[in-house]
Amino acid sequence: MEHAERVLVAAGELFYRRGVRAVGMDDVRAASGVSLKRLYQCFPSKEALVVAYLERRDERWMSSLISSVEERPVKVAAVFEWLERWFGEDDFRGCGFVNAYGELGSTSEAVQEVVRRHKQRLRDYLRGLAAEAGAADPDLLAEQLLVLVDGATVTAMVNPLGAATAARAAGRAAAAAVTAACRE
Amino acid sequence: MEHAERVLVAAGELFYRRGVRAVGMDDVRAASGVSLKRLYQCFPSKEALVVAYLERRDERWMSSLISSVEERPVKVAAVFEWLERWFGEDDFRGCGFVNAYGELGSTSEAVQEVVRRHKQRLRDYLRGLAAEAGAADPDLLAEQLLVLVDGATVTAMVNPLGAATAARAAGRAAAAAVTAACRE
DNA sequence: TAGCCTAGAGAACGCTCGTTCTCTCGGGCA
DNA sequence: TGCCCGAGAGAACGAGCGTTCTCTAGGCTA
Repeated sequence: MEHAERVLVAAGELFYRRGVRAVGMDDVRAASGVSLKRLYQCFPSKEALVVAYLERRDERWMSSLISSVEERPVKVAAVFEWLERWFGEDDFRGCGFVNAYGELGSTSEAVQEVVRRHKQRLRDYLRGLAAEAGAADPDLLAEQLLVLVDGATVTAMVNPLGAATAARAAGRAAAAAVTAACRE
Repeated sequence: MEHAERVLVAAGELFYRRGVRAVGMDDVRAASGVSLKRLYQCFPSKEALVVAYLERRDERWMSSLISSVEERPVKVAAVFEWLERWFGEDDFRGCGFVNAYGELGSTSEAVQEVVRRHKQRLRDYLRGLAAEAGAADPDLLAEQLLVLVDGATVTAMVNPLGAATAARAAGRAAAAAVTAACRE
């Protein structure tokens, strides 16, 4: 495995689990087995590493969602079933992008930008599902689904015991929104 | 004004605007005009100050929401109209609680706890509105409204240009959820 | 075999910041 | 008037951490 890849795997685990600021470059070095010197050759600063981490997470998170949803007949419902499974994972700690935004958004334009891009990609994907479901206004339904996904994730993070409840409530709200969107 | 109150006013502004970690105790001292020694007499640690900030913010935020909603006839809709106005304020920077959770949740139990309490208070209030609206299952509708409020806030934070769109989309999703909840 | 280049380990540096300490000054009381 | 107490200003301290530097060892080439 490439050095950069090893670093990204280790950093992805650490940053998501413990938060970006709580993880030092030396922790990344120890977990990846890549020396500091080489680490800084691959990523010239911690900010660059964080941006790369978020981009990798975007790709993997979206792929997991999409591959899970695309094999189901009722795709909008499948989104929230996937969410519920995600919320139930042991290391679930909320949305890595929202957390990173809260930690670094005030100090790093680059982080802001990559988070925005991720949410836009998710919005675009949901817009496809909305159109497929027959919404009269797919942009509106996509925005509603995005709000429900992000809201359920925040609620699940703050209150892990109610995570499944939040996912199911969001799923039912999504169904109601789809119904309303198709009736227009 | 009491020293503690002066500190809380200054800290509230700074912590919300720039994030908790980006604001040092010396910034709070400078903004409040209260000496460091007295500051530490009022709040024995930065964590204690952060908790007090969040508790004060909870009280004021909920009061603002409630007083605005209670004078309207259709209260659920009023929640999202209030959100849209909030999102449009100059210094809007997302949900102070979610941001604090992202910044400090991994290191401070106390912060986690106060954020959880705030969301529970909001859920309780929304449950009252859900029951009043005639929902067959007010807990479910309350959870859905909570998810919509938090989701719209996150979306508005990440993409300020689309903040009003997010608030209105959430409001329409809420209306659909109310309709569905009353039809059961 | 001798010299050079690279890479890794980890020490070092500089900065930020939470927290505490010290020094000085002013005001109230005997 | 002289003393004591408290309060404020700000220096100081120590820890954490991003980033860079140094030293050493090992392998490759002539």
